[in-house]
Amino acid sequence: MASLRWRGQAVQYAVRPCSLGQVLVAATGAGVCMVAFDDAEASLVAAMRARFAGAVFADAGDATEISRFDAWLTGVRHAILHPRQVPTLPLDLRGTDFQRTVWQALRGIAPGRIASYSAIAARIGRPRAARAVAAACAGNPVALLVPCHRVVREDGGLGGFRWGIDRKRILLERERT
DNA sequence: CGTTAAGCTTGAA
DNA sequence: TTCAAGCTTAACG
Repeated sequence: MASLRWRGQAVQYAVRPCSLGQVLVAATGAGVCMVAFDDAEASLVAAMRARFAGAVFADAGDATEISRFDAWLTGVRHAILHPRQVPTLPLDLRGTDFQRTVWQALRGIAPGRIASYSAIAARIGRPRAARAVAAACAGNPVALLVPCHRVVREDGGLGGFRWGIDRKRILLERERT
């Protein structure tokens, strides 16, 4: 399904070191389609290739001219240190209706604020879908830009974070105040 | 408090 | 289409 969804799509990407390890930013001509963290560049690229199976990849590091992509990359890198000032970049998100609804709802959480999985579930009109909301968060392709790190457990726990719970903790820490 | 079951979506079989 | 599993939670012992 996803393989067909991205087949033939041109995806430009770049991996850069950052305060959270390595960050990968990928985008199509329509907008950013992935922002992920990990310790190793290789695993980030592998994850990208798996998610966008069938796409045609191009390492932005090979580009010679200043592009719109570079601006997006810069915006993301800046947001890592200043998660309260996440830039509004064009996004190219593809997922199920449910996922897109959840991701949209997440973008409604103000910087510095947090919401529980059940609160998001309620907000989208599915009060009992807390766990499904968590699954949608886990499927969020763009860290930061869709602030899934602002979603925590009802009982005060941090919940999980696809790219490492430590990074979630750090991001929330940086947003506080 | 540790367990358990209800609840909803998703990806794989 | 069936099924197990997940960034949950409310209920129970």
